[in-house]
Amino acid sequence: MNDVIQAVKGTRDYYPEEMAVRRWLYDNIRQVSESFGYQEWEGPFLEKIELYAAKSGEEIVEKQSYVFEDRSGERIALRPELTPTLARLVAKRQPQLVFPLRWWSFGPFWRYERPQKGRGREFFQWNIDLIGDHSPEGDAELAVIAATFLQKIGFKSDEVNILVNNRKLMEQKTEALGIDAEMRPAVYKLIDRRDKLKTADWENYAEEIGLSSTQIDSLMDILENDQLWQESDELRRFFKTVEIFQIKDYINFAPHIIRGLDYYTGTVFEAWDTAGDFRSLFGGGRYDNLVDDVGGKPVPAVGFAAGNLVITLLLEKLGRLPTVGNSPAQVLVTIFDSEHILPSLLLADELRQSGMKIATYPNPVKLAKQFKYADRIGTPLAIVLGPDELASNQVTVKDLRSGDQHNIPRDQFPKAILDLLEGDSAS
RNA sequence: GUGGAUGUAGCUCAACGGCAGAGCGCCGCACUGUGGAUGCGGUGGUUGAGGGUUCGAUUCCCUUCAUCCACCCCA
Repeated sequence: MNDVIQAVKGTRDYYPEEMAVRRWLYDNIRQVSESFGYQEWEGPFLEKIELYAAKSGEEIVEKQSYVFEDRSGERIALRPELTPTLARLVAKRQPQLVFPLRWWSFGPFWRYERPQKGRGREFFQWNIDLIGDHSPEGDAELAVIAATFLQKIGFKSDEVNILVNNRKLMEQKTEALGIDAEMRPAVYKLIDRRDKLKTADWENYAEEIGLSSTQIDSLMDILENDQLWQESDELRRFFKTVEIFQIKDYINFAPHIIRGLDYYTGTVFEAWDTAGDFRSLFGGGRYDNLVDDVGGKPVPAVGFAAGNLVITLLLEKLGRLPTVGNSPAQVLVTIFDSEHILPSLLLADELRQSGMKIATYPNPVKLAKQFKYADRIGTPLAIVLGPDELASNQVTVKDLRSGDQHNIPRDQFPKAILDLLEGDSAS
């Protein structure tokens, strides 16, 4: 075991069981996205470093991206996020695209960080964006999509929560406290930590930033006011819209949600597990300067990104991982002995013509071993085609779940087999 | 980048500084044309790696690597 070469730090191996879960997530993502009229797209995994340098902060690009020089000396990054790529694609064909665009994507991303719970260096992310619309109803659409997805994969509204706020509202409120624009990033960071720090620590932090004690008190009041959204025209329209949807319980106002980085311009939201065991399941919001930095005309947009790792961890903790114990095959055709290999392979191929998933045992070992293999991989049926069967033009079919065994004449194929399989799945 | 915890069989874990073990798994047999149950037998290891202390190290010390957790950061 020592000489097995180790996987790259922070990567995850998807053995068939894990791959089945990822695939299941992808299927749900696709269904939800498409049900709202969104189209799948994909960009390259490699981008020029400038694409990120234009928008993202320097530290992010320098310290948390995989960057390398290609053979021509060009500096290339493994994409750490999708939004700059989205901006690039939109800018490139801006005049001919039909807005609003509804686009979604699911693919791999890389960030050079220290791995820990729910965070790796390679992960998969669902990105979904509504581009070219600036309405609060558009914001609501994205939150509703997110909630629909959470419900679809089995989370209840008391287990996960989409917390919503609005940056313009917070800008107003902090301005009214006499906090000027250049202090705002630090204050937003402070707001973001309201429920991550103990009150005393939070107050100390606030003082360090340079807030007066009256400012701190007022800010704390603001962050405890769950009716604050009433003061925002955008949020009133947002919640009025959300209200009509059946998943409305998943979506709530939360004044401390502000999001890490600067490019959000309006509504922002994050999804959390209510027990607080994990980091956020996803985050997003409105960013009305998309395309700006890559050389196009500004386009309003709203979207979010959801990683696969935290969602999978939470599903696991709640015991909701899908039961994807399906066998790779529905039938194992055994091979009686070295004289009877070809008839078995021929039978298997016949059965495949009717759409069944058929595996054959690769070589004529003892039947007991082949049956054990069938059992281990979970095929419902095993077929034996030996000298007796060939002589009587029959096939022996064993149902591995009931243990029943049938002799089926060849002319009843493949219907008899299909009937057996359907009978099983119905019961 | 900072701090903490943990590395023993394929997996989950034991072993006051004194012969490295158990359960599960795997293989075989009972059952040479039939899996799952049962019984019996067997396979299993450079104790992450390197060094030190000691008569003797899985155990104590140092270094290193890996994993996990927290901080930082979260596009």
